[in-house]
Amino acid sequence: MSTDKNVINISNIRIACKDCSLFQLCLPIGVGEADLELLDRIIKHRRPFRRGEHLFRIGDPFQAIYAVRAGSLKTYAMTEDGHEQVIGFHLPGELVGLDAINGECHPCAAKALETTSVCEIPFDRLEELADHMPTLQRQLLRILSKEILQDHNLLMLLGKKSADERLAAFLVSLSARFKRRGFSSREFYLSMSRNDIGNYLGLAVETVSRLFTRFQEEGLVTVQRKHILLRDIDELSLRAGVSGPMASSKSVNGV
Amino acid sequence: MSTDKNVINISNIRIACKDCSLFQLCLPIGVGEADLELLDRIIKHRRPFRRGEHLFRIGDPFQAIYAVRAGSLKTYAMTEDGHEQVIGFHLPGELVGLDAINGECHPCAAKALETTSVCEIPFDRLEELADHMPTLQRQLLRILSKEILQDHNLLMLLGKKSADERLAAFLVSLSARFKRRGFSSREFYLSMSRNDIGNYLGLAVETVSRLFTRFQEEGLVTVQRKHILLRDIDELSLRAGVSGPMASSKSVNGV
DNA sequence: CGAATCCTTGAACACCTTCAACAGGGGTGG
DNA sequence: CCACCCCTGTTGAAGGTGTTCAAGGATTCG
Repeated sequence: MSTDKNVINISNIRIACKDCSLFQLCLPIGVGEADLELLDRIIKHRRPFRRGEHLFRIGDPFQAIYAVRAGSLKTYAMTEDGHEQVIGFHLPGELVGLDAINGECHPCAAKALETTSVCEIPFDRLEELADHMPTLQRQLLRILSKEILQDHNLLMLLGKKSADERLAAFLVSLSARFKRRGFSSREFYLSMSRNDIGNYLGLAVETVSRLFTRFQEEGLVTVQRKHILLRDIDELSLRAGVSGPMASSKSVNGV
Repeated sequence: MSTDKNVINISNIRIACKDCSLFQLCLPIGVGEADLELLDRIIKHRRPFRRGEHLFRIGDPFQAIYAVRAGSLKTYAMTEDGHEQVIGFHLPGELVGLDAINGECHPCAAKALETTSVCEIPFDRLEELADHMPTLQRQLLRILSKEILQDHNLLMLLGKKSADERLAAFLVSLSARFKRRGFSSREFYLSMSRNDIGNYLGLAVETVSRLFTRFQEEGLVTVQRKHILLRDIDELSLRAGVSGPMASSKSVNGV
């Protein structure tokens, strides 16, 4: 009932990068079709991962980065005492594995949250390609830089914001990302568990649950298990930013 | 008493990268001297920044990345409500401004914590250079990747750790970084204020202060204002990792 | 020396966590 | 198809950790 190769072969259908609806999200190098052609040639399409399967685990040798094509996944690291720390959630068009470029092994694991298909981009091939393609080179740097920027935003979230603000920011962020991908920004499914959300936001599961309930009571959202409807995105955005007792004067060293 | 050009010109002395004690820390491209020579040619040495001066501010146009040569600085962003969020502290041999590569402007500011001299590396020149130097290209990617990795570690710290663990981790991290640079790993000066530390670690100033006191009472450190002596690095490392009530079972979804 | 800033210490409070119990799916096997 | 179980998610009450508010000391610099 679950032999690997036979069940779903649809995924092996070759989809060229230039035909991919996400091509401007993952590695939008110069508009040149020739470049895309070359890039396309090194990309491997693998069968979809089922919920719970790993793309790679912590310590796996680093060989490729991955672009999510459909579905979603989470990346997580381990604390010294063996507990998970969710680093991020990845939607279609986003790259995974960038934190491994520096080393030999993956410092974090990537696990499918639902049935998920990805493009595998062997990194040595990508580097070779980039050697002769300055635009790709520069694009890569920009992508990594963007990742750093996103991490900094998350740092601000974890460092300063209250529980409400964190969940609001999380929902607003997801909303914006879905929108960019052509999905609804008001209505979507959370593929991750409450546990994962809490872990990611630095909150207890119970807190997340209570917040969802409260947000619903306040008319901000409608939650039905994993189904989310944002009823007041503006108010959510507001909450994600200001308010709360944490918004005090810290390190205001002035000009 | 503070005209710019006249007071300290020592800093304008040309120090070639190959003679710099930090060259293996900041951009250690292939061992080739020729490469270093080329790199060296595009680097600008500017007069040292005094405590409180900015290398760049939020929103400044992005033109260069910087390598700290001596001294130290902090980078910080602004939350929506106008408060500072310290992103990181930067010691000699570390690069600053990498999160701006993706955009036109600096998303965070960099401010000297003490008298600090840096190498300014114009980014367009660096990219041009990299176009014809694959090793430099790859090195850049690795450096950015490493930055991402460090941010992920910080995320784990802010997401999961108690106040004790945070401060312990902070001290141990500083210790290791000083060691790499040839300074003492047991004894050093904190160039940043308690305020900055608290801000960085997501704690109130008062908490940081209390923790320093407690660590001292427990014989882990000796603190005298900004002067730090680590008396028991092993125990500190231990605290940085495990212990505390936060070390509970979260998101243990198993294999 | 005085002002300003940074650091420290104390006490009360608030937020979130922890512990505990229960409800609601979703799957399996009878 | 229903019963059962397991897991995820929810809700309640108590407790703790860190914050906030407040005041006093230390240090720096004009």
